[in-house]
Amino acid sequence: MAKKYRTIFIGTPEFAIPSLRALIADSDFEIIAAITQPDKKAGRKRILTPPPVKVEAEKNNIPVFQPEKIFLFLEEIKKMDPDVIVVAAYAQIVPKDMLEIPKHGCINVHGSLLPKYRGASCIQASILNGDKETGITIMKMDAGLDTGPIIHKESIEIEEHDTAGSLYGKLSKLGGKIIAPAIEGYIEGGIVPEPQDDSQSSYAPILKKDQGRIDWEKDAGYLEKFVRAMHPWPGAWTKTRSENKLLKITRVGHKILNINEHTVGQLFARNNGLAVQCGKGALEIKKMQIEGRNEMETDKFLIGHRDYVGILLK
RNA sequence: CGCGGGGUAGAGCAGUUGGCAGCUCGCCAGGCCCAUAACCUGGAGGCCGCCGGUUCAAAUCCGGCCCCCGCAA
Repeated sequence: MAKKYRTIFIGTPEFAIPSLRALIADSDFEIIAAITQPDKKAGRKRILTPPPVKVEAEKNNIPVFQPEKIFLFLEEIKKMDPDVIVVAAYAQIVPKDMLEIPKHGCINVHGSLLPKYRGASCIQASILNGDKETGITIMKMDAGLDTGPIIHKESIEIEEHDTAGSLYGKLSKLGGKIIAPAIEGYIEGGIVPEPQDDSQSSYAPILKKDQGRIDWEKDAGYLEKFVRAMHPWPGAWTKTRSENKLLKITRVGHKILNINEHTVGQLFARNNGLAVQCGKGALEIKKMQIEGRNEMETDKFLIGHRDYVGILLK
């Protein structure tokens, strides 16, 4: 019972793990190598940390390669003679020349319903835009960025309390569920990848730290989505005007308060906790984290920080 | 050796010229009130992160260690 497909898995973070596991568990796939980003210094002690895909691959005795630049690694890939390459959240641009190497091409697991939200921040974008659903797209890669023809799509509901973090988990699991059947359906089941409708496409560029900063002039409805979209990274953050302390807003009430009597960016007491005035409407803050402290619920926070009522954020 | 904040009652925080360990919330008991999450009275609850040092005396000063967090990546 020989495995059918010599497969190279390319990916880096936690998101890719369910897909990797699914392929390892599927007897049709022989994972001949895992390619991932080099170890990076991470955490407070700046400890060299291997990416999750490396850890998982080594656990399964799969050879791991961590080229600094994958476009300088194509010869080695060619020598491995893969039948198919699966890419999931690799965090490097895959060069066009690589697409031709495997017999059955390169297959990508993407965290949105393409052609919507091509790009790295697809999950955040779906929340920020207030979508009711999102999903996973399995596609055949082509030269563009997330522009390849679609093999299979599966959607899930975005719930009102979903954050980028919670969706990330759900979508990564969903990817693991559908990746193997999708590839098999493509290679031997006669699925013909369907070109994307470029007129419906949108682009969700990679987020930078600064983009988590809250603009209190925006209306409360937008900021409610913003907080969920930025959680847990880069986090929706702001600063106190007086002490210039970093304040992360980690959870806000889903209901928009029809209150406009305070200065924009001002904290005020509400239901034993705190709320903040936005450009239009106000938001109840459920949880937040001040620099140097643990995240806490605002009613608890207030017990030791009465003086925060009325202060301004910027 | 990357930079910085922090660990004190169940929770959130004050408290360093060393001198009886405090506040707010919660909890328990009682009271007030038509009633209450409001108000009043009383009460329980602490090895002040751990180890050692200095001192008549350490939450506080000195040395070492553990843990949490922000920046940075």
